[in-house]
Amino acid sequence: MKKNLTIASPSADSVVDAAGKDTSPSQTVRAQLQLRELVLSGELPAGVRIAELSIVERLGMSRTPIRAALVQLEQEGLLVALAHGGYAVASFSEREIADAIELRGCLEGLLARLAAERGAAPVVMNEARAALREIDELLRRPMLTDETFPIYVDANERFHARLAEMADSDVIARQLERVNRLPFASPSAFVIAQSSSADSRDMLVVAQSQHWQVLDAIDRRESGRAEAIMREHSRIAQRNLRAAVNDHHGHAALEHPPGVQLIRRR
Amino acid sequence: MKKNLTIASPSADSVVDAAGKDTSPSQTVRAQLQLRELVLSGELPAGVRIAELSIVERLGMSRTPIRAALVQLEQEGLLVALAHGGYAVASFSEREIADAIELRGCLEGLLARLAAERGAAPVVMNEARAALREIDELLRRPMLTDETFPIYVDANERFHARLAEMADSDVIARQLERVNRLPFASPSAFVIAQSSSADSRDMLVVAQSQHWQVLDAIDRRESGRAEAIMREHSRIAQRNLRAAVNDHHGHAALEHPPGVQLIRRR
DNA sequence: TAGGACATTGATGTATACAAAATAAGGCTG
DNA sequence: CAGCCTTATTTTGTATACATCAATGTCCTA
Repeated sequence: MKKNLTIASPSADSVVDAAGKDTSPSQTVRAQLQLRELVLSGELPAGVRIAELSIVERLGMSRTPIRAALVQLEQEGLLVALAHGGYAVASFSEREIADAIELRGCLEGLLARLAAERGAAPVVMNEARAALREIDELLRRPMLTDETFPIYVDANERFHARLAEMADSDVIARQLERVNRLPFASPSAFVIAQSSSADSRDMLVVAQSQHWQVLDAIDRRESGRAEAIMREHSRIAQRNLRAAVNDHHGHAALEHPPGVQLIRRR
Repeated sequence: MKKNLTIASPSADSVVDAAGKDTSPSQTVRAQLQLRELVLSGELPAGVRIAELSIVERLGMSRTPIRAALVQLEQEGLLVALAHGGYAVASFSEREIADAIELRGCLEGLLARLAAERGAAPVVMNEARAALREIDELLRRPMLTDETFPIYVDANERFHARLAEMADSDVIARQLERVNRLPFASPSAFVIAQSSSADSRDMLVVAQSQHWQVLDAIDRRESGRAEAIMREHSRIAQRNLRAAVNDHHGHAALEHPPGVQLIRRR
């Protein structure tokens, strides 16, 4: 019987963190990341049972870490537990996605309000401003290209992450993270879908205005205003959702954001 | 080597559901419930590592279902993952609990608003009204006793559960459930702590008024009002939290709601 | 005596063997 | 020929053995 099966699978999994040292994630973490990728990329069809063994041979590890990953993804809402054991990929109606976005707006609004009431740490505020200045820079050009778009997405996510820090509330920030892990609910989910759209830049300009305004509101301790802005901010995503779904249903071969096939068409 | 260790532990675990048939939950489910109980009852000290083997011998099952339960409770926020593997019982500052309550208010407010905007199913509305009439009945008496209090708690939780159904949004309801699982965040968590207080009945009268008002608002499709009421409603819990913490710090032998020892004293 | 290196112990992470249950298939009977 | 019961196979649930990593304690040396 062969031992030492712990040797890493040939696929390049070793991760190098910011400090440069090689932090090789545990099998469980790898399983979680790769399985999530498998779900979002649509390789696993929604609704049908996921055979553990098929994942085992696909990811090249034992059942134990894979089961752990299944449990976690079920908790995240990406999988649904089946009646007599096992899991299936979840699918979402257009309204469920809209609800998830509304939920994010609600939570970000709460965080913005608390930040305004409690006062945000200057360091975090500056990091947020730095992210916004990057976006300002990008928006100076008449249109965003395939190279500049990833930069926008990155800066946008950094801004939203800092905003979540400002209220200094781990409990709420944690919940927001959960919501953001739902497909389509995260801040820049539908930005991608709209990248090719003609007036996509205008949408980003509006969003960016709200970004600056909410920082201003937090600075001035105008908590009600801060909350209202973030709520309204999420409604841009609502608009993009509708546009993306229509595009998706129309011409099939459009550039998809990860996870479109999880949308349950009526 | 002895096989068939699957035989259930002597502790009475078999559950009979509403239909009357004996649904014996899986080891994993049992592990989750019992471990949660162990955490909330304070048998496991907060902050120190939970040795898996100690749980194994306590619950009389193998490591596998226990590890699954640990993963789930970590996701719930009751446990924290330690740096180099393993878990510890989480502890909460008074502010974290306050944040959790605020979060619940926010989510219940969102659900109430959506219910008002979309219209709630008449059946659910009637069930909610039925729960409120039970509370009305209880409040007719000058004071609540040890027998009537559990009835109040039950009716109160039923009302809140129905309210969560009214918006017909699984995504949001699910998130609210998660929050309610946090210690002290659930609707009737601090009602218990205040049961002996002299003006506890008055507090319940106020809460009950808000209960009826939110149903009225949903009925009239006044979504903004519905949301505002539920937000304010959660602030009764905030008040009770402060009172309970003071009581707890004062005389130690007071009647505790489950999980007081998870409050991190400064 | 103090500090460091090594060894030992005990923990978790991982793999796999085993058992039970559910599903699918096949045969039998009405 | 259809429906049901029985059987076989596949799949998940559970237990346990093994490996690896961290922490602690001891011994040796400067």
